[in-house]
Amino acid sequence: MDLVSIYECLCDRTRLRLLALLGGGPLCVCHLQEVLGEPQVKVSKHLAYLRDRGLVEARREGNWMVYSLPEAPPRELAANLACLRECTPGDPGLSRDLAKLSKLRARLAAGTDGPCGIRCT
Amino acid sequence: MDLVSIYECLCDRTRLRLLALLGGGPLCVCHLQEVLGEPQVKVSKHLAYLRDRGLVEARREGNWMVYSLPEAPPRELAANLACLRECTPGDPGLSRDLAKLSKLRARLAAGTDGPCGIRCT
DNA sequence: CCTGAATATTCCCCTTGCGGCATATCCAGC
DNA sequence: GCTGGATATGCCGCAAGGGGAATATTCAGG
Repeated sequence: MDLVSIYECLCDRTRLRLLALLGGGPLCVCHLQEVLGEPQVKVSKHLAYLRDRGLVEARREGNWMVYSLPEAPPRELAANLACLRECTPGDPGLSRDLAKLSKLRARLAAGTDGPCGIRCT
Repeated sequence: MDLVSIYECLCDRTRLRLLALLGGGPLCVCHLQEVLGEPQVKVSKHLAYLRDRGLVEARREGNWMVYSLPEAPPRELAANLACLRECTPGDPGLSRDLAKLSKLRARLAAGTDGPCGIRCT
């Protein structure tokens, strides 16, 4: 995988947020959308961008699409994802997203479900 | 320093090559230019881009400008530079540049100097 | 001060990327 | 097979970014 294309994926804030969220495990689009607070088309297009370049994988789960980081990423990608993970706590926006996500997960676990009924984790 | 702006710097091949070369120590523009084999204006503009965003530092050495990675980079930058360093051997273009650079250094050490007379290292 | 070498900057063209609206696709349930 | 919800795609306008040619700046040496 080309280093430049990895960085092209990382150099947009929305995509960075998506990747940081997926670092915690697979998520469906509606959950990503809820945490980001961005319009559906925006989220979907950035996910497509990442998918086309191999930064994320997608599987269909009934009516929903579940996105995740690749199972066996090439070295360069693994290194950069690890680096992003390391940098996430230092970025206010990204860590706020993570906090939002854990609240969402808590609500799901409590049965007070979110936008969709599936368990993404 | 903003993560996105770091990745914006990394997402161009020319800038990636510059940073990989500077990973081995300070270099003047003419040496960078010689190794990259790119026109002067291109090299200079990308260096300015990196300098404006704090990815490299510049000092004047008589008639020449010597560029280097920052002495005390913030955490996020340090992490990403380390990551780039780790990924460099896996990228054919970048490692070819490094090989070219060590040949240049050898020529300089032997006195058969390159485009300029200064010792950048 | 004038010159030449090294480097930076300006201007212009062209391509790419992002955002949004509208529309299409895909699937579960009836 | 129709409907509605979830997601993706096509098209458009716009702003940003890269490349190159020409020009400007800066400095050392005479």
